[in-house]
Amino acid sequence: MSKTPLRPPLSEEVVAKLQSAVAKGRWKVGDRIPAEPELMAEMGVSRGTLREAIKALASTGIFEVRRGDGTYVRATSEISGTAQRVYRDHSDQDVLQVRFALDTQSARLAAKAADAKVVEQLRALLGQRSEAWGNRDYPAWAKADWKFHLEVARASGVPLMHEIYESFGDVFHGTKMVQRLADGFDGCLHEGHESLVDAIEAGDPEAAARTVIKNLDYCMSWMP
Amino acid sequence: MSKTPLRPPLSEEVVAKLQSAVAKGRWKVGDRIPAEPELMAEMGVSRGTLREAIKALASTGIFEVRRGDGTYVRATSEISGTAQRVYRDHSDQDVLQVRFALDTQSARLAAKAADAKVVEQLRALLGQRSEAWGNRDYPAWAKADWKFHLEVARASGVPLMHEIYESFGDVFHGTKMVQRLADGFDGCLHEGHESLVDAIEAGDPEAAARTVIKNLDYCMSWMP
DNA sequence: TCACGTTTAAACATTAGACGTTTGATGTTT
DNA sequence: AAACATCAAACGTCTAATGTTTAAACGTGA
Repeated sequence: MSKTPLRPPLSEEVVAKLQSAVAKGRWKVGDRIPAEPELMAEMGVSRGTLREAIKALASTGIFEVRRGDGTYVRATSEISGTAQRVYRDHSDQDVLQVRFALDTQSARLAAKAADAKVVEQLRALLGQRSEAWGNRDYPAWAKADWKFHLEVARASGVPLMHEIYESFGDVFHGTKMVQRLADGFDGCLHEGHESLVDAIEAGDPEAAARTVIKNLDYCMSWMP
Repeated sequence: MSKTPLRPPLSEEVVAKLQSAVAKGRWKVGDRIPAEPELMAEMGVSRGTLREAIKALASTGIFEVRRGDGTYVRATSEISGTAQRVYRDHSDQDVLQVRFALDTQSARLAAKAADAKVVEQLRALLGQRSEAWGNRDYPAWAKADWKFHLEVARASGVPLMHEIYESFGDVFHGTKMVQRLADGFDGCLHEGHESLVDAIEAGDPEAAARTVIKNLDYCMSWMP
C-alpha cells in the first residue's frame, strides 16, 4: 500500500486561499465576500471547514462576520489588524510613548549605519515636509513627516524596527494629530529634524538620540 | 413580543473563556488542553462551535492544534502570539535592538514616575538576581533578570509598554541566552543595574537612560 | 408623497451524528 | 535492544437540519 503523501489540514488551505484573495485585491476593504454556500462550492469544502477558516481570519481582524448580513473585509494584512486592536485599548499618549522609544533607538542606529544615499533621501523628505508646512497643507505635512520618521526607522538597518514602526501608521494616519496640530502648533521644530539628519550624517549616535528626545519632549508638551 | 436581549455569538463567548483560562494560568505554555469532547461538556456547546473558537485562538498563536495528538498552549496572549510569529522572521540581534528601544524609554519614564515602593521592589529583585549569580544558578539568574527588566517596564506607567515588553518573554525565556551567557560572561554588570535603580530613585531620566545604554552596549558586545 | 410598521428572503449560528486520518503509546517479534 | 504491528485517542471533515438575525422589499395610512 502506497502511503498518501500526508495531507495538510484543508482548513489551512482555505485560510491561505481567502487571505491571498484579499491580498490580491479580489475583494477590497469594506466589500462583502460571497455567502457561505457559494464559497463552499468554490473551495470545494464543507460548511464547517469553511467557517473555521473564516473564523480564523476574523480573529486576526481581516474579516468581520455580521450575523444575518454577511462577511466583510476589514483589513488587508494580519499585522495591521492586530496592531489596531492592541493599540485601541490604550491612550494616544501611551502609544506615542512606545513609538518614541522606537524613534530614539532608530535614530541611534541610523547614525551608526550612516549612509550618504539615505541621508540625501532624508533631506529630500524634509524638504517636502517643510514645503507642505509653508503651504499650510497640513495633510501633506503629516504625510511627509510620517514618511520621514518611517525612513529613519528603515535607516536603522533593523527590518523589525521598521516593520513595527510601520504598524503605527494606520493608527496615526490622518487622525486627531493633524487637527490638534493645526491650531497654534509651529510644525514640531523643523530645525530639530534638520539637526537629526546632521547627527546621522556625522555618525554621532548620542547626538542623534539627544535631538530626537528634545523634539519629542517638545511635541509631547503639545499633547493633552 | 418582547425582544430577546440580543445574544452575542456563542463562539465568541467560548473564545473569551478559553483566553481567560490561559491568561489565568489554568493551562501554562506547553500544556495540552483537554480534548474536544471534554471541553464541549464543560462549555456546554457543540463541537463545531468549540472548534471555531479554538481555531480562532490558534490563528492568533495562542494555541497550536496537532491532529491526532491534541491542542497545546503556545502563548499567553494575542500580542505574544503574534509577536512570536513576527519575531521568528528576524534575527535575535534585531529583536534585541527593539527590546533595547523599549528598555531605554522605560527607564526614562520610570525615573520620571519615581515611586519609593517600586524602587524597593526593584532592589529586592536585584538582590535575587545577584544571589542567583553568586550561586551559579543561571536559570534563576535569567528569571530574576527578566523580572527586573519587566518591572522597570511596568514602572514606566505605560501599560502598553509593559504589554509589548512582556511579549518578548516567550521568545527569550530559557533560550540560547542562558547558554551563551554561561561561558565567560560576567553577569551583565550588576553595578550597572544598581545605578539604574539609583537613577530612577533620584528621578533623573537622562541618567537612567544613559545607564541602560551603557549596560546594553556592553551586553551587545557579548552577542555573536 | 412620505413615514412607519410588517413581511420575507437571505445569511450567519448552532446542533447532532457519522466516518476518515493521524499520532503516540503499547506490545510483540526478531 | 531494535524494528515492526496493533490499537485507542484525538483531531479533521462531511452531511443535514433547524434556529436567529439582518437588511431590504412591501404595503398601508396620513
